[in-house]
Amino acid sequence: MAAEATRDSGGRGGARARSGPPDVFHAIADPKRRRILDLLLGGELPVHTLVDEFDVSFAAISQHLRVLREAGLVTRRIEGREHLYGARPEALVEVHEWTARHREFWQGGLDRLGKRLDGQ
Amino acid sequence: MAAEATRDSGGRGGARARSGPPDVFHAIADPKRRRILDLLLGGELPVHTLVDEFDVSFAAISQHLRVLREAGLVTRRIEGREHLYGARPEALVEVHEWTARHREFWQGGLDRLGKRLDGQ
DNA sequence: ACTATATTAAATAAATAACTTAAATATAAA
DNA sequence: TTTATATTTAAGTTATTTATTTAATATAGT
Repeated sequence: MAAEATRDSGGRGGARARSGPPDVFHAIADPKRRRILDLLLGGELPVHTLVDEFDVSFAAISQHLRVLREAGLVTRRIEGREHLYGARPEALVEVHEWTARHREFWQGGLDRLGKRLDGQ
Repeated sequence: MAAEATRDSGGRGGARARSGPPDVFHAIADPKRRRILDLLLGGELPVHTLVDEFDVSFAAISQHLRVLREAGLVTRRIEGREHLYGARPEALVEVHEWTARHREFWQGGLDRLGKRLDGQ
């Protein structure tokens, strides 16, 4: 049985639809977003402070913050005309658990990995 | 000083260029690629075995494997006409270290996070 | 009320990502 | 050598992503 896709959905190609469940892995895939999270570990910050850190437009950061918020990685608290964002690292549990499972294979039980005992 | 970007590159829009350094975070952002890594934890596997697990074409899996290989997340060993791929979880150190740093903020020192002591 | 500040939202553009099919490469089997 | 198997690579398609502008919204200050 040729494994060539036999999906009857007609349409071909296109990136998978990303709608619905918040995708934490996707959210932290972008280096700018990771740096935003790093900065927020120090405490809540208004958007304009974050913008100063990245040579991109205000709107661009705002959109990154939206992705992070939809993924549950940041909180927003509106105070006056400032929107204060804060880190919500609990949302990284999913990532942490996944990497932890893989981590077992390079710290300790290297047997199942074959003879790759030398680093790098 | 309006923080609106003042880059002289004229052109507007466009995603950042992704070329050069192997991006582990990007590689594991895709659920299919994560599942491939999960499967490879059990030991080396030929491509056709992986293809059977995902309702997509052979070529699609091959391309995912290329991304994983460029990120250093898998090894390839050609044996006869089969290409055997194996997990290389050491490459996840970068991810593990990043999440570990953030993890400190939801396990233990919650003080700096404000008064968000309740779960969720 | 009027104006400046802070941030989001909508419209648009270009690069990227995830597929597909078809063609290219390499080894095993007849 | 001819044919089938196993994978990669190339080319084409479409949706998503990232970012820019411009417009809309809301609060603060005068």
